[in-house]
Amino acid sequence: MTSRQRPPSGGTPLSKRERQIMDILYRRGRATAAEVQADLAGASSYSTVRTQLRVLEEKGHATHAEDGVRYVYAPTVPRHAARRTALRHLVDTFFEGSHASVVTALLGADAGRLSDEELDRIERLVKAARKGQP
Amino acid sequence: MTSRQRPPSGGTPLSKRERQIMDILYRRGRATAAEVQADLAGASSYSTVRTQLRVLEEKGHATHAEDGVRYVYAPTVPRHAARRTALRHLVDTFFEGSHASVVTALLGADAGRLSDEELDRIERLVKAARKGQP
DNA sequence: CTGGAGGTGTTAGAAAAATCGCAGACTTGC
DNA sequence: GCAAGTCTGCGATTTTTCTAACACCTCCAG
Repeated sequence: MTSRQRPPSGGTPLSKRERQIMDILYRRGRATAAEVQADLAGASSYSTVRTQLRVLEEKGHATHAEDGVRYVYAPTVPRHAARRTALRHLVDTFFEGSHASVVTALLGADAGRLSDEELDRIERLVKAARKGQP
Repeated sequence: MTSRQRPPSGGTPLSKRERQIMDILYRRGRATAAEVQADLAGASSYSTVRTQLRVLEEKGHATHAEDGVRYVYAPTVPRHAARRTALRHLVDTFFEGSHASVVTALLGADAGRLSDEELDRIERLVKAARKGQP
């Protein structure tokens, strides 16, 4: 029985490198040690990266699947869940809990990046939200 | 001359406790050691918290102003700047760079928290964005 | 003036994190 | 079958972070 495997719910703060690596895993969905190393900013040795991936797995933040010879790592907490947590944290920390402020920042910052299609989608969502809460 | 004062631009990852404390500073705007200690989850001694604030200042992440006898700490990077960086990071890591996806998540998650007023504001922003980029 | 309450600076040891090297196993091409 | 290349496992070392005790300063009440 692997009692080491503890779901990292809330109370397990990651160290800085660990967080960097988890971010990479979330960005890519899944990655090999070599890919993680490539993406990692402050270059570390391959050995180091592998060790840290192993530690992350031990702590329950990541899992590996064997793809032929090599290990492919992926986050244990699914993206949509992690994303929700991260978003909530950001909103609370920097936007005083106001969702609208975040939207403002997103639209204001570089509106150029939003396509008409995306704007349509947002508009539809706003209307839906309004109906849901008259 | 305090050459220790280095602006924490990009290349200075914070340790987990440091990040927790910075989050508190951003959430409150500014705070005394006692306030930080109060907000800190894993209770540490007052002494410890003070030391860490001093370290954060040494690293250039925070500054203190003297309010009478005591020190009041605040982040050096202004909130609006830090917020922008954090937001961009979140968007890139969890939302594949799509601003619209974030808005979707925000509106979808709990639309109930958005007042009509806020929805109006968002709608106006959408329209503005559309005009800016025909 | 004197004592206490509440702040800060400094320093040193414990604990955790990060880094890397080396050995062994397993494919792949010749 | 053999050599080269690649990958994992594990241990040891160095660096950073965390923690808290102790000394000193300043203000205010009595």
